[in-house]
Amino acid sequence: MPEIRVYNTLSKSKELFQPLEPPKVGIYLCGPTVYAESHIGHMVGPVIFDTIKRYLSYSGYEVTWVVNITDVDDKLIAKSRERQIPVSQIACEMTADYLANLRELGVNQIDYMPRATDHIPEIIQFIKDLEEKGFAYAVDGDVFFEVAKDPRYGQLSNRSVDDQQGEGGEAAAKKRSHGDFALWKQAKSGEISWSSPWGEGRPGWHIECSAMSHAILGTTFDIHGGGLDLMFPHHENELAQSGCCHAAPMTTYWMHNGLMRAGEKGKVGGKSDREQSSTDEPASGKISRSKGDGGLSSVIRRHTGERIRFFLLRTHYRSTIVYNEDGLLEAGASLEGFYRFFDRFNEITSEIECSKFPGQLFYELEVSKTREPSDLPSSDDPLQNFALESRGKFIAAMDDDFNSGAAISILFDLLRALNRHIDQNNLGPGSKSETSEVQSLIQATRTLRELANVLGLFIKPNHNANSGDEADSVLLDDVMRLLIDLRKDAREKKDYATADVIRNRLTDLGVALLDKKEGTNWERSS
RNA sequence: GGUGAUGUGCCCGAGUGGUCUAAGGGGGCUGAUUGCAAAUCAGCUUGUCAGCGGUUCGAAUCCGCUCAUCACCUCCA
Repeated sequence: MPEIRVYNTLSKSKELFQPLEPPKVGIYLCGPTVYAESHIGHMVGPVIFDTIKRYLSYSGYEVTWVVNITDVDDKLIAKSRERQIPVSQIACEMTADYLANLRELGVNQIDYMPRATDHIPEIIQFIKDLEEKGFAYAVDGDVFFEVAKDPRYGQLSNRSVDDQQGEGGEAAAKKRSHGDFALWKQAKSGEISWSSPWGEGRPGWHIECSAMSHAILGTTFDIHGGGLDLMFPHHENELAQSGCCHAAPMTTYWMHNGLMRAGEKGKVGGKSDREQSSTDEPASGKISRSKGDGGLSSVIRRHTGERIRFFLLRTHYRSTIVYNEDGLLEAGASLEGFYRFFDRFNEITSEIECSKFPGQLFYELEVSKTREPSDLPSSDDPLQNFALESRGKFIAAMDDDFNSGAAISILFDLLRALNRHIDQNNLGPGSKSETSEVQSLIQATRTLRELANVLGLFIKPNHNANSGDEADSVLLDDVMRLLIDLRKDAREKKDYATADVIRNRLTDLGVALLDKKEGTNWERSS
């Protein structure tokens, strides 16, 4: 098995990744509370762990990845009052929004998405076990976890029990200690509730994850992930509950992704409340729905899911990512180079003179699904050697705590080598596919696609996602060919005035023309 | 107040003891190419790694202090 190192928040160090039962790997990621539309910050964890699962699978592991949905809690109840509709309806709507966003960003590796309300019996059983073992106590209708009974409480977030501040409100009076937290909450009248040994009520937030991860992944599983903001109290509490209940560690590796922050020009969605100073104070700080952020789907429409995914993966997962429009535009600019190459590649390898679907052939390339080298050509072909070397560097970067940023830089190196190869060998639509230069190009491009796919990039053509349906895009392409032909005639007659009018007007419309020796192509430029 | 994170060139950002006279991207500039552009390729642009002190044969990388920014300690991916 390959040597992969992961940073464990519990030990605060990188450790060799050793699954409990190789090749099986269980991953649990804390998902959203579905009371409002997701914002871009919610996508960090899913994109990272989607990539981690892809990489672990690529490395030969059989990964089971669970992301939970919290579909009952205080905020949902409040929202349901406000909108005068049932909690379940809000949860349903917002889950659909979340899933749509995941799909756009290419997050499709999740195996189970359990909902808290589907696991009430397991949750109740879990609380009963804790109560029987003396770690929990009931106080008329509420059940609390008694922090003092767990001597190791605070190990994850490194806080002593004295540092804990409890929730205020009426619950505080019932607790034995201010650090104790609710496992079961008594229902107030009219609230959504389930019957339990302690009366009508609903589960506390932390116990849901303990119960569901246990139900699906077992007592101890390999990786537990989530945002850094969940480390305390959520994960600390999960750790305590599960550890105390089963007398075994909940998970081997705790992985936390960095949080996203809105930068100076960050317009994440209207900043609604407080301190909207009259001066044009730049909106910055943590992105959160309580500040009115959300509406990720509009960001996706503006930028495409792939661009957002790339933007997230460019930075190491444990770093803070500063989100702003400029960053996304920059990510888009760097992706363009790849997309243009795909078109170039297509022209060379395509038998058809002018393909209506640029880049298509790239997306049809068969690639290796495992990191085990299928064949080691060790040829004297410099491009092949470069590709092989890049592959090695890419794997080394990902082995080192999933360093996707460094891995992406390898992709750029490969891209440049491929373009250089085309330039130097004068490859174009006329090139014979049997020639060693073209075969070499195809082989090395296959490596590029293989590595990008591990990151969940360039899997299917979606960079033109904002174009219309297929019939329209065929028509558009035909019309563009017409204009390109007209301009070509003008240029051949050295009527540059006409040629430039065509090009400039198209530029104004957001269409760029790409003249090459072999002919002219076009792309959307904004 | 407590806990944790961060500070690398114009910007984003990788790098956690020697291979770092510091990856990659964006921007800008120059050359090749082009009717001119764009695209592509080549090159340049710019840093001794927040500051000070220490450990070490050797530090961006370890330790201490100072400064700054951010987050968590109430719900949050």
